[in-house]
Amino acid sequence: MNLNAPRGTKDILPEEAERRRALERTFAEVCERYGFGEIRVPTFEHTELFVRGVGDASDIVRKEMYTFLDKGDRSLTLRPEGTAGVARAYIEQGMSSWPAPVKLWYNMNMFRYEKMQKGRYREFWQLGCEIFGSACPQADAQLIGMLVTFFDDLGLDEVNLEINSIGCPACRAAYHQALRDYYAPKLKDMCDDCHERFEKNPLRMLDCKEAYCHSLAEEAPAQLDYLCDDCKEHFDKVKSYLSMMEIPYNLNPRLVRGLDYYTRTVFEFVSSHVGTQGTICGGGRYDGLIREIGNIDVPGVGFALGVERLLLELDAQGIPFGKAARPDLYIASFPSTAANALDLAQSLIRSGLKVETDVMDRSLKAQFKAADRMEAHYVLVLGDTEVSLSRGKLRRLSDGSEQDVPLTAVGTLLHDYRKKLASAKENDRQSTLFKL
RNA sequence: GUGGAAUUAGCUCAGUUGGUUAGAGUGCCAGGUUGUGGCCCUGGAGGUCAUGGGUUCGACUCCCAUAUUCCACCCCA
Repeated sequence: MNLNAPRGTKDILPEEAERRRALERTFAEVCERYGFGEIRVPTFEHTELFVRGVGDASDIVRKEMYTFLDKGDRSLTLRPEGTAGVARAYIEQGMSSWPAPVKLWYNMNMFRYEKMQKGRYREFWQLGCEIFGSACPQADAQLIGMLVTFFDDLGLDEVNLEINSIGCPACRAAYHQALRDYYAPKLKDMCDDCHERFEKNPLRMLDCKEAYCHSLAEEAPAQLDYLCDDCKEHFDKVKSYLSMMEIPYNLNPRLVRGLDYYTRTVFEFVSSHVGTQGTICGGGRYDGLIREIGNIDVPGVGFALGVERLLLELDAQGIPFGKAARPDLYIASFPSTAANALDLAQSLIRSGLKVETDVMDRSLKAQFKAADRMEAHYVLVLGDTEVSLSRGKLRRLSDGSEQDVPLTAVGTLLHDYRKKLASAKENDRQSTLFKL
């Protein structure tokens, strides 16, 4: 029997799970501050939704979907991204009649059949946001501002924002024509993929990596020169709002998106640490998506963050994040007092403390080692004497100091110690803020 | 999907041109005070050498297939 997890999937063990939870908590909290509500949609949808929504020209739909027939012969697909499902829910649940704009966030796993690489998995998680109902550039800019806040709250640095506008269907048609005019005479020397791109989506020829094709991109007409007046105005406003919020960005005319639904603003946050899969976050506007899958015109803009890539980036930058709390107390006992230890731990834990105790009849020495390893703040040795006197020595592991206390006072004492540590930490935080 | 590299103890890795019983560090467990952690010392557990075939008197070592991972391309988060 093959005991490996399937290619591209992995087990998430307590240490990483802890980090993920902290990350997700921070994200949820930032979303809340910006007025977003959480949405959860099904793990699989009708295949048709992704074909129409993501686009049948995209690589995701053409070769990366986990599609299967269920027992009722329905073609279903594990979601390869979040926006199509959320848009479907928006339509199905009649959110167009909610007060606009509708602002949603999600935390969902995605599935794509891709060849494995660092930061690229077959099951991976995305944190994302969508704003439905606003065609205004403020919405684009606020989403980006929100990401900057999120990265800031994480303590993350050195991720660069790249933006571009890929226009609307009207100006894109003009641009595609300009690209075809430019490439047509040179096409015979270009690679096979580019021949296909020439027909289906000449935009993609711009980031071909073949030496010759790549060299041609330099001189190719730029999308930005072909934006219609409305798109140009929209993009100019996005840029000016970013400047006003003092959010630095690189204008990248080569930036295109792999999903067909994007229009106008597209952006990425890119890391230099994660390797080739350096895009931590990608997003943009998708004014045509809702019309494509529903029958109403609703503009939208959103982004998706790769959780695994974010974790890699946090590691690379050495940012301590989401470590499990240290136990307030370790109760060491002997076989004759194990039940008393269990009972004391039970009531202290119920009072809100984190308390560990031995459940293996181990030697006192081994129990101390365990307490030390898990970095418990205090150890209480509970032997026959302590039980009969209802008093014990509370030993602080950091300096070995001991104090003799009634067992009934231990809870209060530890709660006080906890408060003291918390306020010291808060003072610390305040003083660093003050320095800045 | 194309090309390349790797896989030996829980983890990080040695392992000679194919030759007895496959090693180290670290981690884990125990002992070194019969009621006290960190340092140190001693001992122990833990490996079907990724899996399945093949070559050979003999394979961790050579060959093939499969699985998984990594790198480049591709793609994207």
